[in-house]
Amino acid sequence: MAKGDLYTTQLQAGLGLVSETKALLELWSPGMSVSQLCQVALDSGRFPNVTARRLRNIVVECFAPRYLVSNGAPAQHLKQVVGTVPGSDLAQLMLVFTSRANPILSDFIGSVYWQRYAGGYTEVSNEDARVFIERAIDDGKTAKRWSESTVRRVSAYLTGCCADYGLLERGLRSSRRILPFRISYPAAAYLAFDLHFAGIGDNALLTHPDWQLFGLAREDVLDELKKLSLKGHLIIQAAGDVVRISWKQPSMEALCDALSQR
DNA sequence: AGCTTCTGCTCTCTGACGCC
DNA sequence: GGCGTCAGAGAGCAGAAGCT
Repeated sequence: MAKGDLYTTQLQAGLGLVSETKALLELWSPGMSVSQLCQVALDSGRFPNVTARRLRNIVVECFAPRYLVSNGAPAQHLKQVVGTVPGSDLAQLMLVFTSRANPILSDFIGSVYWQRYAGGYTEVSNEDARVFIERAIDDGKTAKRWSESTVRRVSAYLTGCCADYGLLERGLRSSRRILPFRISYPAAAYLAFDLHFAGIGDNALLTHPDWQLFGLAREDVLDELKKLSLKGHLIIQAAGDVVRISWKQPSMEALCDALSQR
């Protein structure tokens, strides 16, 4: 297994951090390094309730791995829409990037959350998460076996993170109610074009793992793409198993521009 | 019942550790 | 010796239990 696919405990440095991420997006500008962002954030006075050490922790361990990868492309795109796209839609985009940075989260959502959802359960518990982690450790998905306390804590972080992004009910709970969760128009558009510009072919795109975050199988993705075609972002031709798409936005920047127009 | 104390849980923060 | 990862300490919170 590639090293990058290993599960880490990085979520412990911060869960959804939705409001903090919004603030950092506003402070960040393209080309800014991680340490520069730390300094700017500290000087901004917008984080009065955290220590400098903690703030650096948030920036280095959470914000950077999620949004400053690929030369800061995620941050740049989110910054473009942060003022106009509603908060819950923005959270879905944050979920995408947080999951990419933390494979343990995407696997958990794909294999536990949506299974429970499909099975008609109403709650996901920390115990469910713990079982998932124990199995992952047995399967060698961590660099080494985690201590019992780490397993317990990361279990809670997984469900807590889901709560921050609107998949589960918020609040202090060892078992959280499943909330209705549907991919939003901006998130669907973003993900489709993001995968396209990453070089994924039209047919492979329909079954890309990223869609599993939203519980979407191939046919569901096709439906979402059809909705996007109604908005004029693309033209889709589906004949049997073969799909061909004409992408109408020339770049992610153009798409984000369109998304922020509304 | 209403109030207080206790208990357990979550999450933040920071020091330690090991690797390069 | 700098960096990334891990885990323990402790604050904060909410619900349970106990008391009057």
